[in-house]
Amino acid sequence: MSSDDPTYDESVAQGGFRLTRQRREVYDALLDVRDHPTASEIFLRAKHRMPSISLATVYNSLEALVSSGLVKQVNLDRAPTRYCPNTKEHGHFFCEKCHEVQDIELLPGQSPQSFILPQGCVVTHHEVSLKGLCQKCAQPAPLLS
Amino acid sequence: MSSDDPTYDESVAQGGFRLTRQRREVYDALLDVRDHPTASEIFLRAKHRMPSISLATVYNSLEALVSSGLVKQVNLDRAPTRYCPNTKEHGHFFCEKCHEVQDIELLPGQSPQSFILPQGCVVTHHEVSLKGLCQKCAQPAPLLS
DNA sequence: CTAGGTGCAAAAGGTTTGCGGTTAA
DNA sequence: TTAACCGCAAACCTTTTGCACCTAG
Repeated sequence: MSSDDPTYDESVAQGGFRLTRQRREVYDALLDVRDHPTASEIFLRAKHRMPSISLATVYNSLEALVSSGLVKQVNLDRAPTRYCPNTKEHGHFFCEKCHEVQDIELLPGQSPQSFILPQGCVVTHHEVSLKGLCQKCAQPAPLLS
Repeated sequence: MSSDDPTYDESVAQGGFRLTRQRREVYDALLDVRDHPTASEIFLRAKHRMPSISLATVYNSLEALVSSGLVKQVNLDRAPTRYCPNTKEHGHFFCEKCHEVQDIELLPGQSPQSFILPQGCVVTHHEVSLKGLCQKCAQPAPLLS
């Protein structure tokens, strides 16, 4: 996915909050490598380009980005929250061996509702998380022949 | 659901770990009110019947119950982990207003896979969480006529 | 006898907050 | 000018851990 993918249009960032240097660095770190980093990982990457940035500011910036809708939080169990700049509806796959996190896309035209919802309730968000082994980790040992 | 529902058969508890007084109190607290309590809430309920029990023991007991398969952990965002004695495959619905948590059942014969999985990966667990307003909270103000 | 459980207190670890100083609109 | 933001350090809160004692098998 290229960074000019409309899904990731940075101009959205103008809507509602100040796009400061710190927030840009945090967002750039997130767009740079799409590996669902944690706040600490983002902190290290941003610090590389802007040594004065603080961890608290990274948290604050992430919160601003999340509430502006540019970034989504991804939680699995009690592990540190990870962040994702893919704002399209999607799920996540967690590899239990290498701990890689991948986005998984919805089948076209489908909504992930195979559940019986109690009458009258209103759904505003849903999250689907799968755990297992990713392609690499599920593969048998490489053939040496 | 009655407590003699086979899904909740306590005899399963015999398999693999000691069913001590503390673990029984923790499990009973969980079966008693099916409201997905947190560890602290379970601690308070268990303490009521067994004042000497400690929070650390509640955590230890929950861990034992989880790894024996009798109890499942339920996480949403960074909120404290909640615990659920429903061992059937199901999802969770979180009310954003009253914070009630409800189990949601799968539609019969369906699996919750409307996602495109990367080739070759193996799925061992999946979790579906919905957020929104429950029946009560979604209802308009009560009619007074 | 001894492996596993318990309770206590302290530590860990991610995240949030308070506050004085700074900056962008 | 001033509301919003930054960086720092301390606080918070859930969860885990170390350890001495206890107990079931």
